[in-house]
Amino acid sequence: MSLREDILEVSRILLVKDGFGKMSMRKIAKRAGVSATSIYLHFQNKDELLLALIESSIAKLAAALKDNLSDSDDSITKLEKMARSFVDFALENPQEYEIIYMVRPEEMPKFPKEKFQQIRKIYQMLATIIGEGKRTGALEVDDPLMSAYMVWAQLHGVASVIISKRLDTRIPSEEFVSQAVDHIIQGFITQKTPA
Amino acid sequence: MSLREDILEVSRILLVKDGFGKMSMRKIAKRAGVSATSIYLHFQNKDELLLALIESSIAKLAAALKDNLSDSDDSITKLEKMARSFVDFALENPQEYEIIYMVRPEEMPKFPKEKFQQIRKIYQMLATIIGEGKRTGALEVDDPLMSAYMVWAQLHGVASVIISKRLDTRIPSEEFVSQAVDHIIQGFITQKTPA
Amino acid sequence: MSLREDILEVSRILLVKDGFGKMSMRKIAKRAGVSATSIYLHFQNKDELLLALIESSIAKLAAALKDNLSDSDDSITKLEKMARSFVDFALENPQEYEIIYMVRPEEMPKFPKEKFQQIRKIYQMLATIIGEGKRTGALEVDDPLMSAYMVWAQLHGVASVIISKRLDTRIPSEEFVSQAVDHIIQGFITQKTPA
Amino acid sequence: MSLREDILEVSRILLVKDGFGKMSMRKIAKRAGVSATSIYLHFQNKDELLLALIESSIAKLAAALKDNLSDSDDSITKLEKMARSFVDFALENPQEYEIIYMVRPEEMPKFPKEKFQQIRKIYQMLATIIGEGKRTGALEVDDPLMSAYMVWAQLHGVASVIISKRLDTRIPSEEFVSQAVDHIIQGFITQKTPA
DNA sequence: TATGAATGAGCCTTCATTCAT
DNA sequence: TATGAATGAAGGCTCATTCAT
Repeated sequence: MSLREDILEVSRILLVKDGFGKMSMRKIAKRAGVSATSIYLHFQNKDELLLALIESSIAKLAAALKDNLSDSDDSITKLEKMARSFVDFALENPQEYEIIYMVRPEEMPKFPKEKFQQIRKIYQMLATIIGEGKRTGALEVDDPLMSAYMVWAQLHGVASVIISKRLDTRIPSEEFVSQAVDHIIQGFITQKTPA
Repeated sequence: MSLREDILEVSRILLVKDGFGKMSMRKIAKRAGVSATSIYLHFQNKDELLLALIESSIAKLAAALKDNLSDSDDSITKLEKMARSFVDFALENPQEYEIIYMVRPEEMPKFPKEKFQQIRKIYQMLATIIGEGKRTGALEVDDPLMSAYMVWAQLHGVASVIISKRLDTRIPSEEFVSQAVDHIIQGFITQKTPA
Repeated sequence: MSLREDILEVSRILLVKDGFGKMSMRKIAKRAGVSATSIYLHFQNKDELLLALIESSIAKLAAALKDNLSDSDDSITKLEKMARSFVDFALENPQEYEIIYMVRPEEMPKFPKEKFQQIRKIYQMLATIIGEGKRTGALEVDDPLMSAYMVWAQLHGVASVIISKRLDTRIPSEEFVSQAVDHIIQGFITQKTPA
Repeated sequence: MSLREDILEVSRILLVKDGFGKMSMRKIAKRAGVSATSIYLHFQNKDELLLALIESSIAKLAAALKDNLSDSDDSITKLEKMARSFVDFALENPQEYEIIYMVRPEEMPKFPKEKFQQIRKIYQMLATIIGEGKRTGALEVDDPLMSAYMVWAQLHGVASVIISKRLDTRIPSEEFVSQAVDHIIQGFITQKTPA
């Protein structure tokens, strides 16, 4: 594996462990077993390193979501799969997930907005699926884009609460996730009138 | 207005702006128009200052939630009011909200856990209300505590997304909040079987 | 007891515990249970406080030495008593002793030399006694002043080694002191020619 | 000459001048003509710098003592040489000597005791020589270890008094040292019975 | 591609001291 | 006689970054 990858990997860990402000080039270098100077051969400066980190995390998340989709699925299945994939990704890759959502746009004005907002493509995917469901009548929504954001916001809340260890210890997190995801999706499914 | 309050206010702003690691005593002092030393006349050290910040934010949130409750309300109304109050508080006091929920526990390991988790009382309030609704049959839930956390997690997602400015600019946030809160609560209300 | 005395007492302890450089007015104030400002009502500044400390320690040592002397004693007895008193004082009042000898003249050029060197009177006392012994033939010395300094230097070495805990733990310090003091004094007593 | 050596040299001077507590990294840096940060490239922190200082001083003293010894000398000569070397070292290298003996153990509690007490080997050397003299009958001592410490304590007193400039200005220090060292050693030499 | 040496800026904190009360 | 509030200076130390090699 290239040194560049090593640095990114170590940075990921330290960013999540120490937080944005305290992640230090020196510590990264030490952990990666190289001199601090060497990092600058691969990244212009700390901001660039962070940017690379965020980009790679976003790419990984996008890939995970796409991988679990199958064109043959109907809209509801697609939506369920995507919701589940999203939360699963968050819980299985908490570092990447935090990197994406922990750092807020206005915190780092140096970052090119267009790169940072690449994440929006994900919500578009969601909106597209919901739009499909609306057309076929499977989903009962008004504005697909708004619904997409609603789904995402609620999923994000569920994932965040677990990742940041704010869930009561008496609650089994797996059960919590299952119920919550079901609940979120169900709200958009057309109520079948009982015969 | 006392210097102590001034310092707290400035700190609140800087904590949210710069994050935990980069909020500096010197910057706080400069903004408050006093010497850095003076801060130490009111707070033992940086950690104590932060603790005071968090405690006051939690107290403010708890007060806001309680204020909007009326004993005469039925369970559903109580739940709706509380949900709405929660999101409103977050949007009207984004700094306080961020201090409570966006400063990650790992970033401040020295904090006495019991104080930090005082926030859990809020979820208990929620659980109590939901428990009431379950007893009267108004709400269809299994475990009130888990449901309380589900409600909260989703509300938190909605609030977070707006506060951190991740909502698509094409979506009007008020409408978004209304729909989302309704949607979240509705999921727990007993489905009336059509006659 | 007056506050002035309280402050001096606390200072003595802290001076010896923390060393000259780290003894702080604030710590003194806190330990004495007064505000830091109050110290300045009794002492102009830190240097003055230190000076008072040294003066009182010197006075205490001088008193201890004089107390144990009796005019009726012969020179040798006087010398022995004084030597013994000196070491005993050092071991029983290590704080005062350290205060006197730990702080070297050139370390604190602000101190009025004449006050600081008041301690020299003690060596004069010693020299006088030795001079007496020389006159009566009891002591075999060349220059009483030099001998006085020799006696004192060696006693000081013995005391210092014990106070600074540099004596090997296998050596019982009482026995060590006894033998050393004897040895030092004996060297000045006229050798009796065997008949 | 390496920067490391420069720093050590400057530190030695400042340690002796200002004492442990007031010797500051910044002052050292300024005197050495480098930035304060640079010191940390050569020493982990202030304690490590001090440790290096002490270790080098002890090594220098040990070397000086060994250098002046010759295996062919008899016990008394060895003892005399060693005593003389000890005082000479102290007077010729007052900084190193002070670093070893005037920085009190309590002032630096973090130091690994085993390193700090390496100095004890020196007293062992002394004890070994005295033990030899006891076996051959040249020296009249009871416990060689205790005698070694007595010799050392007294030599230390003599050296200390001169280094800390407490000797009366009327006394020529060379003569003082000569007489004192003679006196100290003589006390241990077997008294020859006059014919 | 890699690094050791170097640095200015900044960090949190403690200090001795002053001033108004 | 006593104090709380305030401060400039200094403390040890870490940081991101540069430069010569």
